[in-house]
Amino acid sequence: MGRWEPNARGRLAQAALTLYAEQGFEQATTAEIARRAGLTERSFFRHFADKREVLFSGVDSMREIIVRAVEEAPESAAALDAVSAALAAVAAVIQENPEAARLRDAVVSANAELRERELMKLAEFAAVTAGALRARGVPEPAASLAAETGIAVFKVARARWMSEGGKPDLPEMLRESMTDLRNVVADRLNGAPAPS
Amino acid sequence: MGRWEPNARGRLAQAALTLYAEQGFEQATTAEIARRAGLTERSFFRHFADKREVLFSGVDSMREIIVRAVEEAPESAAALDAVSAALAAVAAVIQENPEAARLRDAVVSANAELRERELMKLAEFAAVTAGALRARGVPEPAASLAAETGIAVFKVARARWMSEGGKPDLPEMLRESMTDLRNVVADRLNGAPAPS
DNA sequence: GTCTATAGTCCGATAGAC
DNA sequence: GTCTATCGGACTATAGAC
Repeated sequence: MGRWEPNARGRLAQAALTLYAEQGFEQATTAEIARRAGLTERSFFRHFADKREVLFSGVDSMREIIVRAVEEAPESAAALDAVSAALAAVAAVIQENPEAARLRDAVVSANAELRERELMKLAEFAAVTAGALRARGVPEPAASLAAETGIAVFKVARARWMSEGGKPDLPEMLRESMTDLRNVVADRLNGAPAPS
Repeated sequence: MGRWEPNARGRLAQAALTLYAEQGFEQATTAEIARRAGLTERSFFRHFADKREVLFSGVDSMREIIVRAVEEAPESAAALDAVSAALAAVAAVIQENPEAARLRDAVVSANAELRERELMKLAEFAAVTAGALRARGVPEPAASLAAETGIAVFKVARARWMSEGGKPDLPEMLRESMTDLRNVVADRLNGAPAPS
């Protein structure tokens, strides 16, 4: 048994989410978050680079999930199909705890600085995905275009999932949105079937 | 003649870009920017909400350009073609001063906070574009998907434009990247022509 | 663990433009 | 008088330095 309560990082993340939800991101102070987690303010910044990052600590584990999904996609899969597999893997993780996703989304959506950080994380996902595609032999600029397009679909699908109350679930919403995207790019606006 | 030198905003923006380029974004202080512009630090924050925003003041005029381009696209144009028109209009403005774009890009690329802000601006462009598409009668989620896809293409095209030294020019690079995107989505990875 | 620099806010005062 | 842009100073919280 150590001198400290275990999982300081997790306690900080939980305290921060709660306080941001209760008081708003700007009103909540790092000192109060640390206090609620039984730590000093200094310790907060040892675990998280800044006040925003504490809401995105779970996000980092997504990188490996993305890379693995792209790697494990069938060799015959086209670039965008490998991207779809990565999105599906991420969506499955989020779908495991829809309540948490909803609370976190409400907090992030309410604050511009947090929305900025979220966009940064998504951009990093795109970079990771593009790298994994290149490792599969997808050339540039196709790799980056497929990856960025995947993020575009993810953003739209998640927004729909949130605004429509969680039904259908996120993996399904992603599949639908990817189909919608293919139709939009093929100039079939309202989801008409592809010509045979 | 007023009590003050005219164009305080422009002087602040110029001083900030210069100082950020010379010293790096973090090293430069708002007090020094203001001093160089012949103003006080307090006045800096009257013109710009924060230290980052001063680099993005020119960006706001792009909104109108985007909306007008989408409005003026032929009625027969598909959603993604209207988006292409908007991207072309923005690219034309940027291409007017490639040196400024390059300097600004170097400063922004060198700093994570500035990259975040840039992503936020691009996300706002996507929202504006989606709104203009809905005004044309494009339904959701097609409008948002087309708009976000346009941003994806823009990001990739601009990165290529920068990394390849400005040739071909940005409008041309955007056209190429949009074609590449269509091929990626149609699973024609290496730019093979569309089947007749 | 303490100290400090800097970003960013709040309130009030001032001075010209209209 | 009203509006707007400036300045001055005090203040807090973040974040980094020591």
